[in-house]
Amino acid sequence: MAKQQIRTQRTDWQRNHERLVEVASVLVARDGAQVSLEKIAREAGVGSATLHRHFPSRRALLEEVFQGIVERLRRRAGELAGGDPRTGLVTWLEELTVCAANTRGLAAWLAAGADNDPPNGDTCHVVMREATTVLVERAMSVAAVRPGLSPEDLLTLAEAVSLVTEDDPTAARRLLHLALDGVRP
Amino acid sequence: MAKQQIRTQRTDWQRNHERLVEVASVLVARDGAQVSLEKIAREAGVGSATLHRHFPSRRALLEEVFQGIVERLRRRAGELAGGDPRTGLVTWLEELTVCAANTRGLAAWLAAGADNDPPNGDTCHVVMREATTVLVERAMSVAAVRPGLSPEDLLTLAEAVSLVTEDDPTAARRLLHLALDGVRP
DNA sequence: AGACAAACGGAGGGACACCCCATATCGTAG
DNA sequence: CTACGATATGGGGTGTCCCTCCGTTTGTCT
Repeated sequence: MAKQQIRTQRTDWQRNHERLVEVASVLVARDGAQVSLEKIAREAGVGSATLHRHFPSRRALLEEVFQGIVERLRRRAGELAGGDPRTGLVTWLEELTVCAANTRGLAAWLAAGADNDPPNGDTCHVVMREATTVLVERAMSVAAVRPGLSPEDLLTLAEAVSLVTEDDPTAARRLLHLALDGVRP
Repeated sequence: MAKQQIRTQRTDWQRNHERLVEVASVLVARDGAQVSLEKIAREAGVGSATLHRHFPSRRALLEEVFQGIVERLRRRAGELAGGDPRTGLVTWLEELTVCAANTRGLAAWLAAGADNDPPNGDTCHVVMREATTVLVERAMSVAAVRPGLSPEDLLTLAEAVSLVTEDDPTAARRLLHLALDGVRP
């Protein structure tokens, strides 16, 4: 009975699940986050009903698609939090922005997590916010940034930049630095 | 024959055209730029074929929907260009950002005009860029902004902010000023 | 008023999201 | 190794949407 309580999925379920996420990653990267779900199912070799059973909404699918990338970013933030507090924050924002600008759909995904209506656990945006907060606090401790700076706002700004510069990492970096430096001489 | 060359539309054509734009404005403001075109046609009391005959694409419809607002903004930029060069640019960016954040779909619309594949005349983004350029040059002439500042980049940044703060003008203003001031003390 | 061009709208094709239920498959107990 | 029951599947059905064709209506000009 104790064995039953650990709900383990059937192997074909796991196989299909992984395959769907894998195929979705490729198609989202190629065609954007609005790809037809039926196309994903077809490409994965499963019926559309199966896709909908695994992922009740497009959100749920995208969540898993981007989960790996967000986790990698989170770890990167951890590394930077062990380095120079002066440069860590800027490096982090730059890498985050470029990554989001390069990964089709990710910027919109992160930004969408910002104004999340329901309390649906730790979204990717929340993960990013926590990572950013640590780096902002460290930068503040050596007075490398203005006091009172809101990590949330800063993250949203970086997300905004990557949202508007999708597929153009050069522009992403340029706009981010414009925002970080301000417009006054 | 000379009279024929001035292509004048039939009165019912004009009536339907105006009504469609009017209804579309309301529905886009309420439901976003992705509203069903059929819903717009239904609400306007015309068949969907008529809508497609008047507007060959969703772009074409949105172009007319936002045209009035963009024109109003352009005039406002003209006013500001006659005032204080030090404050004009900031006021302009602020009003632009708040307006775009308040007008559902406008931010995405302006941003979409930035990387426009085909040479489709003067889009709204181009109109905004010209308005911004004048104010940036005036601000530069009194050294109120860093030399070398790109009006295009600055406009894109404002669009990015309004894109990510849709329906939240307070946040829009806050993020814009964050970007204008920079993060360093 | 009558004729002709201009504009209309219903209907239908193709694509999509999502759901129902008969069927197939997996894991296990005997 | 086999048979059984729970689990998972997928074809097909519904409703919506975009877009187009074509027979019909409406405006305009003489």
